[in-house]
Amino acid sequence: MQKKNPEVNPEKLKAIVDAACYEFAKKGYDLASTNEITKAAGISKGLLFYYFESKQKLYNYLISLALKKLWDFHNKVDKNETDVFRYYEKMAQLQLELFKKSKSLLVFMGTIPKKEMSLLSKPLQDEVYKLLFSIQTLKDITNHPEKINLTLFRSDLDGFEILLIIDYAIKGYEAKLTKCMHSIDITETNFEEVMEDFRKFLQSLRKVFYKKERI
Amino acid sequence: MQKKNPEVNPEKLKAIVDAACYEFAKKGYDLASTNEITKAAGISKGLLFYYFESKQKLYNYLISLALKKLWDFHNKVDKNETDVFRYYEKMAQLQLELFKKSKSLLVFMGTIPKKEMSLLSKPLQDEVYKLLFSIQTLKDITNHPEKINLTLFRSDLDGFEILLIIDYAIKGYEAKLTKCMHSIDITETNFEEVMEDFRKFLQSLRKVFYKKERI
DNA sequence: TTTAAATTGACCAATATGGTCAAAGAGGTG
DNA sequence: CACCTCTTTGACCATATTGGTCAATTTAAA
Repeated sequence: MQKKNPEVNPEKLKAIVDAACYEFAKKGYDLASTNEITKAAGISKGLLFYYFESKQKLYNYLISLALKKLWDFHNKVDKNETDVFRYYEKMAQLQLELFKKSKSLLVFMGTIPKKEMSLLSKPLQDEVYKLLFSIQTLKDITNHPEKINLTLFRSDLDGFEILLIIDYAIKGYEAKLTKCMHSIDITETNFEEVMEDFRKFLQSLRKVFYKKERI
Repeated sequence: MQKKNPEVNPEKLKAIVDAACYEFAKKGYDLASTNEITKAAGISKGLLFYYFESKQKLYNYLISLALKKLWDFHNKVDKNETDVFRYYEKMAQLQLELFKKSKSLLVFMGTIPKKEMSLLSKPLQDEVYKLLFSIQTLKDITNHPEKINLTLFRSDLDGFEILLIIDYAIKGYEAKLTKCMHSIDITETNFEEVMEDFRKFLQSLRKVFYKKERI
């Protein structure tokens, strides 16, 4: 008599979100096909439009979900860490967790700034810009070198110069890793492996750039 | 009475090639629209199919063009340079020249390995794989460290470890640059600027990693 | 003017689009 | 069982786009 099922089936919703993220990321808003989304999600056409009344509403929903995840990430970053390498290690840990929990949304979000910005309402556009800029700033320590303890570096080298090199090196490492993670499927088990490898890389950087006695 | 024009108008051909490269790169083979290509190239639908009898033939033509450019690039690389930084500098010079001359083809080629491989004939697939692998190997000195003179590095550090860091750093620099070059339009004038910036970066790496007396 | 090649765009059948809706399914209550 | 409400389906719609064709026009040298 009264409604007993909770409006939406969370598993089907998840399936739709995942499928939609990949479809939008792959083809952009206009070319993304709701038929393909329903097929990939394993649900019927009708259900998609029962959950989301239009393609645009679905898109907006994905945006709001992604923004939430990214703000969470943003707020978890430890802004007081002064050791470059520990800063990057914590950052990597957060990013991996985010990737593990919300891979599809990350993939989706990665495509927003390039195109499709015009589909969003002006205030939403502003929020996206603000958030992405804010995260990018956090990820790039060369934007706030004063927060980093440069006295730990070998005294025969220029601290800021080293900071730049470290930042580029880590970006390069990240780029390689990202490429790898998109091709190979990441299982639960090899997440810790990835972190361990990264820690080794950081250790190697430490050995090269920190004062000898710090090792 | 007899044919006087050389079959195809080279400017229109160029326009088609450029437009097709971007369209295929953006949407992949299936979703790429010949209508969009002709519109972007500023020619009529009929002409496209007068030059290339089908979408597939056009695609194959782009592949063969791209392969040619990349083999040229591959063959120009100086495989005997033993100074890491000079190696990377020469490499960057070649890449910039290639980018300047064949930007659209590069963008197109960058999308091939991810998808669409199945559209190519088996031997063509093999060639693409071989070429891309070969170029990737050339671009990554950590694959052939024996070609590099490690004695130039500071003697208190492990040569191969430094090589890895340098390679990552340069990849990071490249990633940033690539992102920048896709958003901003590159004019003839700022090409030399880009090279000059990169040289400064290499100089900074030299200062950090080479023996003091080498500066 | 003639002639042959280059170029156009209206046109085609076929397919795919976002979205609808009547009907079937599911599962709790009496 | 019947009854009810909510969830789910997929055939169906008008519309737009697809790759490709071709008769007609433009171009320009002979």
